[in-house]
Amino acid sequence: MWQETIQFEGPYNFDLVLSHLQDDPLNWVDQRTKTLKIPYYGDKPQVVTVQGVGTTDAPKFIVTSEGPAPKDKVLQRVAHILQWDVSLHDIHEYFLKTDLRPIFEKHKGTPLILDFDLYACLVKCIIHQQLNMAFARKLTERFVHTYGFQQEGVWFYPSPEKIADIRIEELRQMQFSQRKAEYIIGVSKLIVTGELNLSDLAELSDDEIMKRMVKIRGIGSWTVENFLLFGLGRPNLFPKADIGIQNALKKLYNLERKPTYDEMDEYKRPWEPYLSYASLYLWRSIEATE
DNA sequence: AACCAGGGAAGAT
DNA sequence: ATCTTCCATGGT
Repeated sequence: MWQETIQFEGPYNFDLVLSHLQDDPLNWVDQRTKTLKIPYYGDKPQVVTVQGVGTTDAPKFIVTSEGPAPKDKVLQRVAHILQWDVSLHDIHEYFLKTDLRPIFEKHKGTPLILDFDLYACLVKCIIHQQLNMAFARKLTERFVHTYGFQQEGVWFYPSPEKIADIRIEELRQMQFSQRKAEYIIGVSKLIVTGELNLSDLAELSDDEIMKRMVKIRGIGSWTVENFLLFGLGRPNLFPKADIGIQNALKKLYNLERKPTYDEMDEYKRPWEPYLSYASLYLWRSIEATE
């Protein structure tokens, strides 16, 4: 068992992080003690506990874990997942000079939170394709509860090996569509055979990853963009095809209809090279918590 | 009942 | 290359 204290420059609103993570029942969150338990997908699964003991302006965390994974490796991974390795201060200052100023002021200190695992991220993205959030979460929960496992009360997604072996009908019984069941099992099989290696892909550029992944059945540009954003934490993604982004822009600019791709290209230009954070805050701007 | 939802594949242009 | 059409499945 080891412990480490982490401190860095704010703003970083951990309460907002916890409250948002709480929306997904698969996450282990205790808002009262400001504690989050993160599944760490090493050679052996291991749980990492993160407790917030600071404030938004002076964020401070105690990280503890027990297991075979090297402490510095775990800390680096957790820091990346929770975006402790990004300066929200700089990003916030930047967006105060843009059209997104009101949204950034309202959600000040909101970091991007990455998915805890690349395969989990990809599966989740496929499940979420074209479904409303409520139902997509329900499907994801069924999937993880059925095929994943729990450790110290924390849910882990199953391995691709496990999913490569299940039958389409099993997923159909859980109300997955035929196509979606095929996609998820198919992608898992590609990973098992080594034709798709997510951690190797992580070494490549956004464009190169896009080029390779869209060739896979069930993975379109939206899914790759979300994988780059929430899986790899790449900084400059703007999923134009995303209905949430479109609705957020419609609301922000008081449009009668959803914006066209050309209009979206125009809007996003001043937000480079921080498009991922622009996307994140646009999504937040249309969430129910008003 | 009709339209929507944090799309994708396959076919048509 | 880019634009339709159809596909699925529950929510509102």
